[in-house]
Amino acid sequence: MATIYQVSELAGVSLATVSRVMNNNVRVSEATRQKVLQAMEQLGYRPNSIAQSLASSRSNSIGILVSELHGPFYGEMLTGIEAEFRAAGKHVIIAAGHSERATEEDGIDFLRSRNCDALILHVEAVSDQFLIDLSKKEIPFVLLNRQLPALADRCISLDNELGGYLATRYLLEQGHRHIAYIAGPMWKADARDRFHGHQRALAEYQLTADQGLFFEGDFRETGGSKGLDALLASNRPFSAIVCGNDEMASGAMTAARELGYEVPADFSVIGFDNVNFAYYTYPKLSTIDYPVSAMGRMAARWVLKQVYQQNSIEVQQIFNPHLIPRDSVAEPAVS
Amino acid sequence: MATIYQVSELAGVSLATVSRVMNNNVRVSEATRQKVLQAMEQLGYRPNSIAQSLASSRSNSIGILVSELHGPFYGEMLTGIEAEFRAAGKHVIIAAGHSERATEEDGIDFLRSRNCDALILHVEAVSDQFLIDLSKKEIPFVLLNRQLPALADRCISLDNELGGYLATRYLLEQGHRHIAYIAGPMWKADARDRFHGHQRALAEYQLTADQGLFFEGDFRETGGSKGLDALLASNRPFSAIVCGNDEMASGAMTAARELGYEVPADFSVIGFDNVNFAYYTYPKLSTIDYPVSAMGRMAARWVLKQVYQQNSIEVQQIFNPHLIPRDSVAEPAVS
DNA sequence: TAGTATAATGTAAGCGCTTTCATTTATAGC
DNA sequence: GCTATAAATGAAAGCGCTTACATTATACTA
Repeated sequence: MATIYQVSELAGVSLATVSRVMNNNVRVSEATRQKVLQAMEQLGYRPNSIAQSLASSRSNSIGILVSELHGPFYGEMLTGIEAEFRAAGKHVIIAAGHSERATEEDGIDFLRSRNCDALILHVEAVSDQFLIDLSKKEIPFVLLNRQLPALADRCISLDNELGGYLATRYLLEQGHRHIAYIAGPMWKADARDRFHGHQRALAEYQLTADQGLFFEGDFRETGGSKGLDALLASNRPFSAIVCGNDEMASGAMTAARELGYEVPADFSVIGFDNVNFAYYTYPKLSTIDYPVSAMGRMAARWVLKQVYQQNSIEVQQIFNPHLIPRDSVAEPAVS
Repeated sequence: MATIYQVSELAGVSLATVSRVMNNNVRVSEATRQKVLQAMEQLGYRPNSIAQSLASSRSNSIGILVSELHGPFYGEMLTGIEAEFRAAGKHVIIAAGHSERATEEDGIDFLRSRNCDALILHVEAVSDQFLIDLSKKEIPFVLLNRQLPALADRCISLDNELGGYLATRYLLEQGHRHIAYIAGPMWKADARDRFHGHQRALAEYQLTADQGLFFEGDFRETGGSKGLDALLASNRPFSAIVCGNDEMASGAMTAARELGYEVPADFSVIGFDNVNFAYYTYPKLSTIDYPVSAMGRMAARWVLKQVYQQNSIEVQQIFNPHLIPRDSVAEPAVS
């Protein structure tokens, strides 16, 4: 592999000059620039990014910590992030946190030790205090899907409360009055916020959430099926179920079908996230869209702006969910 | 940030000794090791991985190029890869190739410029010759899901032909004799291999593929729905459809339902890949399992073995698919 | 006890760049 | 044609580590 030194020799200039044409901001006369470029070409020279990083103390790499690498949600997120950085010539180092405190802290540590210029964090289990402490260290980071007042300027998140509100209001508008709720793990802020939105919508109709029609699931398919069982076992009437996410909605629908119920004829179901498979379920799942890819992109742009000084970039921090009506919600049967 | 120099000073030893305790293979007396460890602790020292890389010409990073970062398939793959490397203290740099030649070549270039120690490539559009040329360069790489005789020792792939065979044999065993086929893009080797397996199974029953019941799709949902339309338009009777992958199978099933057909009552459908959403379709999709996560892991282990000399690791290069019977295949209606 | 093998540690030369500062060369003003 | 100023280039000191080689301390042998 050719080094900068060989290029400089061949071009008959100094190392510094070669370096300058590489980082083409400094002024070099057009003639020498051409000489150097040609020498590079001739040698098939590729700069050694490690050496560049060491000398410039810029690694041009950004650490991404997400809960999982698979699953419909994170894939979209990563796609958005990668596309944005790739275009900017930065690269992305990825680690998984698996929604566990230790693993998440470990992942952050791992990424830090990799000399990332910045971090994009989608963490769920780590404490607020940990993040506040981290913010005092030298490494910049942005938080995805987490609202933290003390770090408001580095949060990019969805208005989950609004999403929860929209889902339930839609059901109410369709005429539903007995609405069950299968929540995500209530220790997660997004699960709580969605539920609060639900309550607000109910309140507008002078209703309150029925404790007997509430089930705390796990954001996974089994949570949905267990939730449905619990709801049915409660013996309280309901004509619709709001689910904390699409996975649980799918689980609930599958369980319902296996028990002989028809969605939406017997009861409506609405999900949250609009992950790709929501379209493949039967019936197609009505849900709340979570613009996760756009949010990933935005996190990347935050980094570009704050860390790499690309000041012209505009950053949007709060995103709004919106309703995607499909086939799993209908008006309640007149009973 | 503390440097190795400060550690050495505090511990009262030389740089070399500190470096030795970090790479704890060389012999250092237990006493000094403790002194150094303590100094590190006290200073909160973290080695600068960039400097380590430059000095050792090992970046401890592995470049991964996949077609997409989202989608059920790649997510699983990445999960397997990341888990394996993370445990080994290596990190993963990810890029997307989008199944286009230029983007794939570009991605490889990008990863190479990042000084990866090795590459894991899931490329579809790049030519065999390109890969053969690449293999002559200094950077080691392993190919996922691609069979290339000239580079056989660096291919980790699924026996797609066998998968295609299993799918069709299953249908035949159920009694189907008029079997349609919705293929992936036939320029892709896996799509072709699966179809060849299909033909082999048919041959065992003294049948041949009916050209009128063949449709070349795009491995995406729309390919499946278009395929179904085309099959129906051909006016040839069929009682089952083999689909090149699950996405197309889902598309075909959705289209069928919208046209008033029932799966599997009117005809059976079988997919390929066993992606996560195959479980969420209605009816649940019978399919061929593609152990993609395990294969991702194996690619990582190949690298660990070949590049990082972890010789005790065993590597399996060919994986076998197997049948996952669910609800979308039944015996043909007696007509 | 000297002599030798071996273990422990130190010295210093890089790895391939960036960047500050000094120097040389070109441009302009009079 | 000479000086003042700006533009282009070069010299060299790191960036924070690893590692070959040299040196010193320790253990063992006869």
